[in-house]
Amino acid sequence: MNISDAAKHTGLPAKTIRYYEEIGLVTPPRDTNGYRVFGETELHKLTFLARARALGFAVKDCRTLLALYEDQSRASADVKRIARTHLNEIEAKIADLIAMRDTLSHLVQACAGDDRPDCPILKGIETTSSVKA
Amino acid sequence: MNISDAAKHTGLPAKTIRYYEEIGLVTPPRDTNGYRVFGETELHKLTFLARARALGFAVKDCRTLLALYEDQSRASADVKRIARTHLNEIEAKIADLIAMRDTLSHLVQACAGDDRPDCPILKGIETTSSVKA
DNA sequence: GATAAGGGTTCTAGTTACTGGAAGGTCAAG
DNA sequence: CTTGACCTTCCAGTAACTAGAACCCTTATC
Repeated sequence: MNISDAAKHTGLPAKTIRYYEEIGLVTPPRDTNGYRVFGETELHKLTFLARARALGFAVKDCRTLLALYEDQSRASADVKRIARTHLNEIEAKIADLIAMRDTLSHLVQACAGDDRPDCPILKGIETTSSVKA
Repeated sequence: MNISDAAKHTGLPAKTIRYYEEIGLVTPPRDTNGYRVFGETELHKLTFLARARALGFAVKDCRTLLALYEDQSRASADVKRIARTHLNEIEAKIADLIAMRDTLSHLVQACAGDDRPDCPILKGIETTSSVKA
């Protein structure tokens, strides 16, 4: 299977797959013509990567998770620790974004949005005290 | 006022202030010794920038907002449009993150997290269908 | 006057995770 | 034999800083 088919199967752009090879996440063998050849193993890895990334894991974490995924003697605690840490980061981001959204939606609602210069949004930005932790 | 005092007043790191000058967001004059001098105007701009950034606006948007902020003949509609677009992006990000959180928290809960290799998280990543839009 | 601490300055390079584009080799069809 | 769709590599750019090196300025102290 060539790279564009692997892309179709995994949902990852071909560029991204090449990039993943470059940083050592996958290592597809090459055909005599130099083309990358993707078999079951590499496809599984790529799919795993695509899904882990979709869950928001950093590439660095994906590398670790992939190693654990392939390590039959892993401890599930190792996986769980990474996942929980990531989960906490997600929660924190959500909280940040919700604070932003609340502040901003109030400002937007207060703004007439016409051709006059008076603007509660700009005034709000001037005076908003810390939104972020 | 020198840069470190400006940093204290605005909450921005000095490095960031220099960066903002480099990209033309502020233009503090220089003292005879070459030091940047921050007066009222630049301080206001920096504070405005810090708060707009804290609300999650991209630097590009901050540039526009700052121009509108300084333009006494602006139309509030212009500001509102930018803010609403940004608000939509925030909402979308929140939705994405919540989907991730939900999936991930289920997986984490299902994982024993002990020294055995059996791991619902890895299994989940293997089989999770699209989390992201 | 020498020196040391604590400012300030510039410049380069690194970060994250790709993405776009150019230049050029390969392959199957007509 | 040419055309078009693949594939390859390599270089540069993105966002918004951040780290660090090398060096200048100021002030205080000895």
